[in-house]
Amino acid sequence: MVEQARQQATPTIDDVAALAGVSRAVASRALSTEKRPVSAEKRERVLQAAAELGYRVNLLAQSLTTKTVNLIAVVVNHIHDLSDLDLFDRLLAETQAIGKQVILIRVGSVDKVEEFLRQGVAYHVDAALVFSDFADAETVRKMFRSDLVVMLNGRHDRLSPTVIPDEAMGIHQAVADAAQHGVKTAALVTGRASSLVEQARIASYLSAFNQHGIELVQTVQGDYSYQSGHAAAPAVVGFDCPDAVFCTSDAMAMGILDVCREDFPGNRPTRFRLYGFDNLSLTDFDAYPISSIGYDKADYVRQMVRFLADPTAFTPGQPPVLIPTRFVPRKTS
Amino acid sequence: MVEQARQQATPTIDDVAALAGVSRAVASRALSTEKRPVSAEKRERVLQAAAELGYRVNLLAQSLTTKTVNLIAVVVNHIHDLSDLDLFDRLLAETQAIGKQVILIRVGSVDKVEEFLRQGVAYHVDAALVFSDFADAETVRKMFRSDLVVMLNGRHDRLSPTVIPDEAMGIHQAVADAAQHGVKTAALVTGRASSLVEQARIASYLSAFNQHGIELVQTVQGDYSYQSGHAAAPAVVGFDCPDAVFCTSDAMAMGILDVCREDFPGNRPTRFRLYGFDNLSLTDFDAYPISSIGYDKADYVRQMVRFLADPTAFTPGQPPVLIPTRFVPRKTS
DNA sequence: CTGTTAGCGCGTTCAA
DNA sequence: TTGAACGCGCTAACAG
Repeated sequence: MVEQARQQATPTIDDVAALAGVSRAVASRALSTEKRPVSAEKRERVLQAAAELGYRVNLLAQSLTTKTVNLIAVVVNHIHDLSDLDLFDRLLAETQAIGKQVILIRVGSVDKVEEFLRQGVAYHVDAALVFSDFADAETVRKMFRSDLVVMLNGRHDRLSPTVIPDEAMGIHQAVADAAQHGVKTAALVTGRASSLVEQARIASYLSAFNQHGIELVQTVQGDYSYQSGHAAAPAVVGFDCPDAVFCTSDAMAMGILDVCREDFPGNRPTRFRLYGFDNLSLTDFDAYPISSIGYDKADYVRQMVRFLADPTAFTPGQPPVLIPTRFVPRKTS
Repeated sequence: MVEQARQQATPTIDDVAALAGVSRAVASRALSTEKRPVSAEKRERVLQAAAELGYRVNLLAQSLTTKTVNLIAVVVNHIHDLSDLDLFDRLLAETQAIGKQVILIRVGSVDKVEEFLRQGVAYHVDAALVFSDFADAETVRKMFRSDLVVMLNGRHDRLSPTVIPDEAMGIHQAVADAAQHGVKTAALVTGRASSLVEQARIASYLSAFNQHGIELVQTVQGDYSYQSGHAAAPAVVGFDCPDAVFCTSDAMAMGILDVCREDFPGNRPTRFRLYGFDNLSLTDFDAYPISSIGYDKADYVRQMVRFLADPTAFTPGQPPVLIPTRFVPRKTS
């Protein structure tokens, strides 16, 4: 009766060992993926017993002794930006390819970070990937009890590795393209200025404008969204239309394009040239042939996953890994 | 020295108890969110000690005894469909709101399911939400050692709860709209027919066509993507253009719209009317004002999370929870 | 190569 | 209200 009850519940390694007629340790070794000394005959018996019982190792219990859970925390603000689609699917695939699973943590707001910290609503994961700009490296290390936090939000310190797109490259290429086409004046449509990444992006545009003798005649702040681009359009290209409009996201450029579609007959610019940022796959859609700035997402993901796969790949103080960006001309420029 | 070493490592509840000068049991109770008998004075000391040490409970170790990890597995094929964006962010937020975190598992292919099953690359989670159509209810229950698997792919059985959009409703509304506008002939652009959800969707269209005396003159199979809509367009509206084209995804409708944009001057249909499915937020963009069929995503998510929050909400054999869908007219119809 | 034993960090008896 | 002791499922270390 008691035995029956045990069978009903999820079988443990003890059950397997008992059925195979060996000790628990032998069963453990036989079941291990690594090569451990077990006689071929007993290994066979154990595997047989495990299959019979439908045994599945309890990774949580296992992690208690091995000190590694094969769990990666991915911290994001949210995932409703169009650019997220191109990224997270790859990230998931690559992470799983090295035998780890992803806990996706949505932070949403600064308050949420502090709440998570306070309540300890965070697992002791092996590593964390931080996209959200609401947390700095030290906070995240504390939050997850892990020294391996890859910062993708610009808020890294010398103790944490980071991978960042070298946006200056692509931005300079884009601005050079504009200059080559005779652009003299430009407007800039930005995202939230509180983000370090965004600040650096803006600085790159300013530097490039300066270098090519382009005058920045207007700056409008949006929030990366289509709607904010839509809303900004009248102010940007209304009264005194600049030769070119640069947006720090493709979605904002899409909003502007939709408001000014009559300025792009056959998708060719007349009044002004339009440049986006992100190189969304959406810009391959006929309706939004927006010249953009992009980088190899696969490479980006591969670099950060490399840190997860091999923690020794990072040594404190190491400079950021840079991913080259490039200008991708389409019809709007 | 040994003590120092312990301090350096992540502190355990034993360290807290020692510092507070109480037993581990008392520390455990004082730290518990639930009301447990502890003298006010000792509780204070424990909390103080915990703060001092920066103690954070190890949720994984905790789960070993409590048998609940507050971890939910979300199983998907992949996340690069546009419709995913509208869904997963909500799902994350709602799941976290009930104090649980999400492990996002990307299956990618049928082979992958079997590999996961074989290798046991899955934690003993509290529950699973299955969107991927590569797995059935029993497989998933086995995979996660959990009886609580909410099936969203149509492959549920009487032991697992399910929430499904009542697509027939919206489809009939859309077809009725077409009939009202004098549509006599229609083409249908579908997704992968191997999906149960898709099969039901197609059946609903056929039934609605029949009911309204609309003749189905052509069926083309796509894969839900923009590209497949783009590719299908010539065949669908080329030689013998039907009065209306119904697509089982908005993305495919977008592809067709882009090929046939000259047929929609001012976004108004001339040669044929166009209907999508999903009610993507993208259809609010000016360039893609596609009449669609949608449902309240917030409600959808709320219903499935309800099963997670309260496992007793489901009793075996209970019928699926239905989410009403409705026709959302835009300019293309 | 094998079996015994001692933890991993925690919650929960149960007797005091 | 307290604390000692036990067990959760597993692996590592050790002795055989």
